[in-house]
Amino acid sequence: MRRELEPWLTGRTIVRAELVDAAPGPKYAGLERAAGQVITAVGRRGKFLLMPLARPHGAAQPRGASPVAGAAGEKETRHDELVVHLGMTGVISHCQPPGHLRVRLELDGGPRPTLYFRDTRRFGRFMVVPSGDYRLLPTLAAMGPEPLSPEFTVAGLQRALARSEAAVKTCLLSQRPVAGVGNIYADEALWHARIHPETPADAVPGARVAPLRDAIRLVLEASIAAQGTTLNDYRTVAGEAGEFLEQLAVYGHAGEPCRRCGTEISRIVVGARSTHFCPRCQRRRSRR
DNA sequence: CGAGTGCCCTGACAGC
DNA sequence: TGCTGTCAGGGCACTC
Repeated sequence: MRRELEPWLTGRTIVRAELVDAAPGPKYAGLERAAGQVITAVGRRGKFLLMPLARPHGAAQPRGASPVAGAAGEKETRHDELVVHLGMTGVISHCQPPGHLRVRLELDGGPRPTLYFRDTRRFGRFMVVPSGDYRLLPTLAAMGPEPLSPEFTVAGLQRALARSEAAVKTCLLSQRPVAGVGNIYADEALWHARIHPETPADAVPGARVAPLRDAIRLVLEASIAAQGTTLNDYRTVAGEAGEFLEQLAVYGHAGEPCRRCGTEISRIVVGARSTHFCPRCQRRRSRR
């Protein structure tokens, strides 16, 4: 999604930012500050889209956004950042959705002049915060390394797992060991790495950490290549369904044979999330 | 502080 | 037909 948004939004000025069919609140904090600002880049951390904003040169600063003193005592402009999380059902598009529209951004002249944020179940966020100030977003503030970056190391993953007594799957979903792993991809990665999802994180054998790191990368890379996983709602910016569903080995396949060993895939609940695994390939382990 | 639970919200679907 | 109940899961507030 970031890759689709980048060429569309980079350099565009937000002329108007409107909340539609949604009450102002923490999920839309600071949205009123977006108008008049330029989107200078489209970045991402885990599942959060991060778009740095800037006031056009020479533009008047609105009240409450005056320059603040920097660390060196010099005057320094405090930039804002647009933070978007799709939650479960969030969709960004350039065509008006049939319903559940929450945010409309009008952009300056050019193709595709309107960005629509649709979010049926209202779990998504669309907010403007001072750049890097993630006090309203504790998960983002404590986010682990990007899974496809060199910073995602076996040693680092091992340290993060060793700090938690929770189930390894719950630990992965916290976003602290690594960014961007959601419920579907946690199940898939643990199946590839042959780790039972309820294994206490600090009891994952050292020899299985490298396979887990590699499996997380494999699953996320493959899903990105397939434009994501569409169960019901997810759509790319162009409105296409993601194709990774077809490649899922365990998620949504309870009762079907494991494609590695033929054993029936189990479905259990871990940390209030539906969890799918092969009881033969992924043996339960306890803390030693 | 960390682990565990429940909440938010709506649509799809099963069961009666 | 229409009602009720359950499930789905992002993050986060709350309790212990």
